[in-house]
Amino acid sequence: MPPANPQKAPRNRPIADPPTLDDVARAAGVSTATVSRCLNAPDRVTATTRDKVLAVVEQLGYAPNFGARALAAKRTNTIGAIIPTMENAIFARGLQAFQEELALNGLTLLVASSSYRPDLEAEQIRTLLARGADALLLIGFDRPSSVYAMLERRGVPYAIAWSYRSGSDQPAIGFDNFAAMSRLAQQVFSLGHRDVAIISAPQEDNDRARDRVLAIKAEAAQVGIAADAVQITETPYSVENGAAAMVGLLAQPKHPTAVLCGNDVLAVGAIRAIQDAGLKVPDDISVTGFDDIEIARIVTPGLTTVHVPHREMGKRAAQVIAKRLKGGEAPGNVALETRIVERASLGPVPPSCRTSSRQGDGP
Amino acid sequence: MPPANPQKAPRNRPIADPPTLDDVARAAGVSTATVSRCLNAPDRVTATTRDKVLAVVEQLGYAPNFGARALAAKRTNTIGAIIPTMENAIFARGLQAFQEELALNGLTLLVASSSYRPDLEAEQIRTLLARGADALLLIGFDRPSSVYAMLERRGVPYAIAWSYRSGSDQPAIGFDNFAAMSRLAQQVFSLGHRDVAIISAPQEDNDRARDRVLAIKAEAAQVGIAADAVQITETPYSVENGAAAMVGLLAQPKHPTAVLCGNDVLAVGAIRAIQDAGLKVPDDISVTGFDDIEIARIVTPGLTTVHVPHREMGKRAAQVIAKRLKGGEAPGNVALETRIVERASLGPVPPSCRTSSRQGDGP
DNA sequence: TTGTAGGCGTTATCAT
DNA sequence: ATGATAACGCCTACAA
Repeated sequence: MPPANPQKAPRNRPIADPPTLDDVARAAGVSTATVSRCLNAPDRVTATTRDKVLAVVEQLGYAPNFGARALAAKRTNTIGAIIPTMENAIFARGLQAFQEELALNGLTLLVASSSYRPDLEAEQIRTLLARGADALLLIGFDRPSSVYAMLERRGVPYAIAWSYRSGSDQPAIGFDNFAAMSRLAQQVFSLGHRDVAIISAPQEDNDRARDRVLAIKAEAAQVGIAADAVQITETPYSVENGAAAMVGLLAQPKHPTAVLCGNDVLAVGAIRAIQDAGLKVPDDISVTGFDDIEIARIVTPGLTTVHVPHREMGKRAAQVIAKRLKGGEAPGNVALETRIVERASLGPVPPSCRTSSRQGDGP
Repeated sequence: MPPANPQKAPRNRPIADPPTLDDVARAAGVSTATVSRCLNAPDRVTATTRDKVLAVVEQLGYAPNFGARALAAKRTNTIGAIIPTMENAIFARGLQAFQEELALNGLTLLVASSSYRPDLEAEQIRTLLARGADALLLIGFDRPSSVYAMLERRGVPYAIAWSYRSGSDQPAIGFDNFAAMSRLAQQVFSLGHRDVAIISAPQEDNDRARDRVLAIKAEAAQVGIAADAVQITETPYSVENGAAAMVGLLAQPKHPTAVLCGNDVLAVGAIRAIQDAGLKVPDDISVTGFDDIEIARIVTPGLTTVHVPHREMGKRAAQVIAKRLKGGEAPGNVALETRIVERASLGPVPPSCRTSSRQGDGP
C-alpha cells in the first residue's frame, strides 16, 4: 500500500469520494432509510424533515449511486433502445421525441446501435439488460425468435417501433410500410411509368425494407408489369451508395423512367448520380424516397417521398412503455398514418420514353 | 407473500430471473471467485477450468450484472458524453467515431444531451457520474467553473472536443474555430465583399460560436469595415431558423452581398430563404457555412464551408481518454486541421453591388 | 413517521 | 490456481 501523498498525487485521483446516502443521513441527523424515502417517496415523510434532508442533499451535491440503486431496487427507471445506426438521421428525430417523453415520466434513455447486424443487436440487448434497462425499444419485427423467447422468459417489457402489422400480437407503434409504399407506387404508375427500378436497403433482417419492396412489386403486378421486370438493387444506407446504385442503373443500355428508393438518403444519392450523368430529374428520370427527413426538402429538385410521423411515433412509444412499466395495460398495437409528400422529383413519363426504348423521338 | 401462480401470471413478470455469478459457479462446480476471474483476468486461471466455466456462461446466457459490478469494482468501463443535441447532425459523425474507438478499447459510450443549456449539462454530468461513468467527453470550454471544480475534486478524467486553445491547460481535442473562420472570412473579403452579415448560433455559453463571430469581425476590421457595420443575427441551430434570419436580413432596405453563417444548417436555411425571395446564390448573395456536414454537398448550389475532421476528432478524443484511464500521460492538447471546401455558394460581389447600393446598375 | 437490518451480485483481499 | 468472505451503496420489509 503506497503511502498517501496528496502533494504529488497524480491527477485524476479522487480527492473526495462522492457523497453517499450515509453522508447525507449523518449530516441531516436522520437515518439512511429516511433519506432514501425523501428521494423515492417524498410523500411518505414529514414536510419538515424532507426539506431538511433535501437541503443537505443539495448542499453536498449528492447523487444516488446508480449501481447500488439498481442492485437493491431491481429497477433503474432506464429504458434501452437499440437502433440500427446513430450516424444517419432517420432515427434521430423519433428517438429525441422518445427521450423527451420518457423524461416526462421520470425515465432515462440508454441508446445502443446495432449497425444493422442481428448478432450485434442481440449482444446489445444483453448488455442493456445487464445495465438494468427496465424495458426495451426495438426497431422492426425481424429478429431471431430466440431473442423474443429470452425477452419473454425474463419478463422484459418491450415495444417495437417503425413497423406495424395488423395481426401482430407484439406491441408495436409504427406504420404500415407496405401500405405506405403501395400508395406511392400507385402514384408512380398512374403517371404512366412502366420501366421502374428499385434501390432498396438490404432486405434481410429488415421487414421495413422488405415490405416496401413487396409493395412496389405488388403494385407493379397490378398494372401488368412482370415481377422480374422490376430491377432491384440493394445497398446500405448512405448517399454514396445510393449514387453508386444509380450509376449502375444508368450504365445499362436502357434506363428506367422512375426509380423508387427505399429511403430518402438513397434517393438523394440517386438524384445526384442522375444529375452528374447530365440527365434531369424528373424530366428524364423520376425519383422517389421514403421517410421525409430534412434532406428531402433541401435537395433540388425536392424529393417526393412518404412522410413518416417520427416524432409522434417516438412519443407514443414512450407512452406505451411508461404505461406498461406502471403495470397498466397499454394499447398494444398502434398504427400511425403516413402521407405522401409531393415535391418535384416525381413527374410524368418523358414523351421520348413512351415506348420501352428511350431513343428515337422523330418521325 | 402472494402465492406463485404461473398460470395466470401477468405478462412481463420474470418467469426466470437472469442467471447470476453464483448460478454459473454452481453449474461449473467452482467458486464465484473463479468465475469472476475467468471473465476479468482469464490468464490467471487454468485453461481447462476456464473453458469449462466459459462453456457454462455461454450455455446459461450469463451476463454480469452491471450495477453489482460497478458497485464492487468502482469502475464501469463506461465513458459519458454530453452533447448539445442528438437531433441534428453535427455531432453524430464524431460521436460515432468516438464510440467505435472506445469499443476497440473495451469501453462503452453513454450519451446524454444538454439542449445547449448549461444547467442541464451540469445535471447530466452528475447523472452520468452517478451512473458510473469513468470519464467524460464534453463539448467546448464554456461552462461554470464550479463544474470544473467538481470534476477535479472527484478526480474524474475528462476531455473537451470541438474546441482548441493553444494556451489551455485543459485536455482538448479540437480545432481552432477562430483561425478556421478567419481564413474563410479572408476569402470572402478578398472576393470584394464589403457588405456582409453574420448568422450565428447563440454565442452565450458557446465558445465555438463566439470564436467564429470574433474571427469574422477581426477580418472585417482588417479590410477597414467598421465593427458595427457587420450585422449579427443569433438564432438556434435549425434550417428554419437560418431561413428566418435571412428573411429578416432581406427585409431591410439594403441587403448584404455575403452572409457568413456559423454552421452549415443555418447556411442551408439562408440559401433557401434567398432563393425563395427570387434571388440567386451566389449571383445576388453569397453564403458560407461551417462544419461540412452532408447537406453542404446536397444543397444547390453546393455550400462553401469549413471542413471539420469530425471522425478524426472523435477517434483521437477516444484515444486520449483511453490512455488517461490506463494511467498513461496522454497528450493534453490536440489541434486538428480544418480546411476550406470551395463549392458554389461563394462568389465575387455582383457588379450591381460594387457600391454599397444594390440599385441602379445602368446610366 | 422514522429507524434497524438484511440482502441485492460482484470484485478483491486474503488464505489455502 | 482456487476458495471463503468482506465490502460496495442502496432499498425495503419489518419493527418501533
